[in-house]
Amino acid sequence: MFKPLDPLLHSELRLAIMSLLISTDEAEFPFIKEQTGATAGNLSVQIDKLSAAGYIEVEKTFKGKRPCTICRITPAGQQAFEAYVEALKSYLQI
Amino acid sequence: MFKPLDPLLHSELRLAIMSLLISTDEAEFPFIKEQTGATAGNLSVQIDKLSAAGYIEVEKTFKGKRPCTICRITPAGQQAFEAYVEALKSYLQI
DNA sequence: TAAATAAGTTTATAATATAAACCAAACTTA
DNA sequence: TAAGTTTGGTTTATATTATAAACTTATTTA
Repeated sequence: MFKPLDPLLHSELRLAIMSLLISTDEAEFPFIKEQTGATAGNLSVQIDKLSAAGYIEVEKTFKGKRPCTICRITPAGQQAFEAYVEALKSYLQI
Repeated sequence: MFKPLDPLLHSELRLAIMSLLISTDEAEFPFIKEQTGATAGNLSVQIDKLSAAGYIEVEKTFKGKRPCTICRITPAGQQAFEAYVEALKSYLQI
């Protein structure tokens, strides 16, 4: 009847992060922060969770002399996102 | 960019309850319990929240001698559900 | 060189979801 | 008819989660 919703994706901020990465496939921390309107702290935590789950990969480099955190979605992340969308449809009849 | 998601609806069980009531427009507690697979306790709590928000109305009657709790969606609930679906679309590009 | 800004991380708190425990009434059956 | 079981829930306790506040480190800029 109702398919279970991946709790990792069923979170407003994490879903927004994944949604961004699905379409841009690479994004820097400040960009994600701006687009989602999240605080840096919250964003940092949620990125860690997605990264720990293998849904995104995080590269920490430098841009000039400043640190620069780049996020990319992984194949596992793409798959999980698509599965989540499918599951959601069982609730929304769309 | 990303529309905020009504936290009352962005919950797996409450969304399932609303989804059922959108299509059946009247359902008894045991039926919702069976369809959602929720425990009675959890269901009771979540029904209370939806009811307190005015998204559903709860009628407590009797069926023969046994208590019978009937739930219906309200116009405010319908509207909130539709708004939630619209907001979700900003995350899912569907 | 002092203050402000950038880019994060860590930690504390508040909110939430969930199950476990509980309750009351009605049925079943020994 | 007394004991146990089932139905239909509610209340409460716990564990998880989300979030912001506080902090760190390095870099600009006045």
